[in-house]
Amino acid sequence: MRYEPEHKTRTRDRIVRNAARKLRAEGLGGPGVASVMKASGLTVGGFYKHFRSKDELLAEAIAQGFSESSEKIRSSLQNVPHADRWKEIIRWYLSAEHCDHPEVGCPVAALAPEIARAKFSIRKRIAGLMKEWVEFMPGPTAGERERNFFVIFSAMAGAVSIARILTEPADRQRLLASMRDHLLHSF
Amino acid sequence: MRYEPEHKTRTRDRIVRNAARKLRAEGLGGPGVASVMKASGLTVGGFYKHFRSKDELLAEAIAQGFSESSEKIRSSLQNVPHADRWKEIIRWYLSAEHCDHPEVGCPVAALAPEIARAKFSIRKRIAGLMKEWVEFMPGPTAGERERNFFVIFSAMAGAVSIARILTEPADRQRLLASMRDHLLHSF
DNA sequence: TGTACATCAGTGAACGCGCGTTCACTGATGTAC
DNA sequence: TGTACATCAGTGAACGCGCGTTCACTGATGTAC
Repeated sequence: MRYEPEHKTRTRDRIVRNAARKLRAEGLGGPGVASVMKASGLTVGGFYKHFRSKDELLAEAIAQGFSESSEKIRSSLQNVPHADRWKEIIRWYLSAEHCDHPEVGCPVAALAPEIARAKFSIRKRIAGLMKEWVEFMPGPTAGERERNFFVIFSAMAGAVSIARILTEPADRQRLLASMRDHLLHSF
Repeated sequence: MRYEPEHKTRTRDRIVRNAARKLRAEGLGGPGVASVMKASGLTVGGFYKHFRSKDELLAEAIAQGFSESSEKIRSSLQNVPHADRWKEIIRWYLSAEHCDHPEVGCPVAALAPEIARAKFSIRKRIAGLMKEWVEFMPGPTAGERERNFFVIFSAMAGAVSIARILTEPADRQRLLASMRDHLLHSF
C-alpha cells in the first residue's frame, strides 16, 4: 500500500500522543513499545520506522504531554482578563477533574521525580517548557512573577501528586480545597 | 555457620534500609533484587529467606524511608519550642542539603507519583504515615492544623520535586528560597 | 567424650518471562521503458 | 498499454538480555545418644 504524503507524520504523531497518555497513567517505566504501538493500531515491528529508540519516544512523549495540557489551559483562558488568569490556572490545576485524570493532566504532577532522574537533556527541555507559565503569574515585576511561579506551580503540583496518594476521596477533596483557598488568598 | 539469635533480623533490616535508600535514589522500578542484596553484602539467592517477594520488600522499604526521615527531623526538633517546630521542619525540608540528597530524604518528594500508582495497601499505609506530621503544624484547632498540613506538606514536596528537575543550581536555590519565604510568612 | 544427624542463613547456577531491538518479508502503488 | 522493478509503511517471528524466582547445595554449629 502507498500512503498520502502526510500519512507517516500523522502515524508518528498518533504514537507520540498515545505514549504521552500512557506515560502519565503508568509512569516513565510503565508502557512498553508493544503496548504503545497496539494502542495506535499498529504492531511492534513498525516502531523503528518512526523512532531510533524507545528513549527518543519517551523524550518526545513527555514534551507532548506538556503541549497538550498547556493547550488545554490556554483555551480555558480565552475569556479571562489577563490579570485574573493565574486564578483560573489554579482552579483548573487543583480541580477534582485534573486530580482524577493524570493521563491527560500535567506531566509534572504525574512524573516530577521520574523526570528529575531522567537524563540532563530531558530535564533541560522540561525546565524550559515549565517556564512558559511564568508570564501568567501575578506580580508587578518579572522577578516577582518568577518567585510566584515557583511557589504556585510547586504548590499545585505537590498538592495533586499527594492527593493522588490519598485513598479517601474526602481527604483528597479537602487537600485540594485547602491548597486552592491558600493560593487564591496569598497573592 | 550458626548465628546469634538477632542475626537474621539485623540482616533483614540491613536489606530494607539499603532498599529504602536505593528506592529514593532510583525510583520504585529502579533497584533490582540482586543490586540490593549486593549492597547488603549478600548474594541474590538468600533474598527469599527474608522476603516472600520483591513486592514485600518494596512496601517495607517505602515505610522505612518514612521512619528514617521522620527520625531525622524529630531529632533536629529536640530543642525547638513546640510552637516553632513547623518553621524548623520547613527549613529542613526546603534546604539545599535535602534537595541534593534524595536517597536519604523524604520519600514523598522522591516518589509521590509512583506511590500514587502503587497498590491500595501501600497508598493507605503511606497516607497514614504522612498524617503523623499534622500535630507539628501551626493552627489553633485540629481542623486548622490539618488544612495547614495539607498546604505546607504538599507545597514543600512539590518544591523539592521540581527543584530536582531544574538543571541550573541557581534556579534550584531560588525556587527553594521562594517557597521557604512564602511558607514562613503565611501562617 | 565422641559420633551421627538436624538446622538454617547464605551461595550461585538455572529457569522462565517480558521487553527492546532486529530482520526478512509483504503488498500496494509509483516509475521507467 | 504492458511489464519489470523500486519504494516504503507496516508485519510478525526471532534474538539477546535483565530480572524475579527457584533450587540443590554448603558449612558451621547445636542436639541426641
